[in-house]
Amino acid sequence: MTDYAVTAEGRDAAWATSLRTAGRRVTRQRLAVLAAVERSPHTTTDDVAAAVRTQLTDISVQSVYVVLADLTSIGLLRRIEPPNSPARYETRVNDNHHHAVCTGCGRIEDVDCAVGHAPCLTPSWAAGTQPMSIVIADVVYQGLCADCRENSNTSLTQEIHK
Amino acid sequence: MTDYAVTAEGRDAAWATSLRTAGRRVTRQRLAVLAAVERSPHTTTDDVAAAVRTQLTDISVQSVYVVLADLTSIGLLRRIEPPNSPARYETRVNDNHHHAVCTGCGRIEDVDCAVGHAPCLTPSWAAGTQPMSIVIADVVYQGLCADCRENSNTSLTQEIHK
DNA sequence: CACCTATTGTGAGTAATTCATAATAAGAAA
DNA sequence: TTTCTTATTATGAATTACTCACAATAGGTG
Repeated sequence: MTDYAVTAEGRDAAWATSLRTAGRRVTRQRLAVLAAVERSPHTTTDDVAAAVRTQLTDISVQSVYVVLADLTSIGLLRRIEPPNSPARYETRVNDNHHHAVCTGCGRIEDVDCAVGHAPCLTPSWAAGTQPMSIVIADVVYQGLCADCRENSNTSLTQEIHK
Repeated sequence: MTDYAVTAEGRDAAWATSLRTAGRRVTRQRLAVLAAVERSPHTTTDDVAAAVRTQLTDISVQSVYVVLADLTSIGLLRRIEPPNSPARYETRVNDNHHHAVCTGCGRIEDVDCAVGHAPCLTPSWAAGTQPMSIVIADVVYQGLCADCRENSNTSLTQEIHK
């Protein structure tokens, strides 16, 4: 709860507390996955597995899938699904930020909510539809980053990132 | 261009014109796919294939994939990728509308842009990041529709739709 | 009508993810 | 500290969503 998680040990302790609060056991795998996602945000499952294997050499990709899904379900991770990309994860949760994806190179950057909290959660409904009670508003911006814009100017037209 | 597409023949003629304008041949498969998506918006590839097969009994799912991708690339269809769901398609293009997904039943509804056109395309960038030139802003709202809200009140806690 | 080539059909292949079940280990209890 | 219970992880197979290569077909131009 308090923000004493400046050292690696402090982060681990904070995560352990969060895990126990959510009724989860504290395992090396979970802590390693959390640390890997914290180190490099917007990483894919494969990237996380590779990073975790530097510490826990035998962890399987399937276990990473299970851990990522579980940590997401208890709110310690946030899962994003960019277009034309496998799912990605980040430790920055509960702050209503969004993402920009470069259609040239696939780079993903965080974007704060452009219009504040409220408008994002109050869509205008078409006539005749039953309003839903909105919990999340995910905004995915797509465009060209500075590097790719420069490259496309000098050479060819932009390609869709795969 | 003009909006004379009120009858099935009129729609077909309008689509044929759009296809030719995009340098594409007019085929029964393409028209059938467009008609299927028009009839039921937000359908998956499998649903489209099933609908098309009522007319063109021998069309393969792979061909539907190819046709959907191609029609999307020339702007006749819009592809959306809701969380925890295969890609879906709709004929409503070029109007900057967004989508709301019910986490209970998976239902998808159209939502007009809450804050007008401009703010959606002007995210606020974090300090130190190179701004991208934004082309698209896709907003996906998640929440509970009226039906699911009622069910979750009377019985159990909400489940994630799969 | 014939030809050229875009489009479709067919089958195999791949990436991302899930499932079933056995082995392991976290944490409570003794 | 040790034991016990069961959540968690490991392993391997299976599934879903989608793509690719290439042969067959059919628009549409001349």
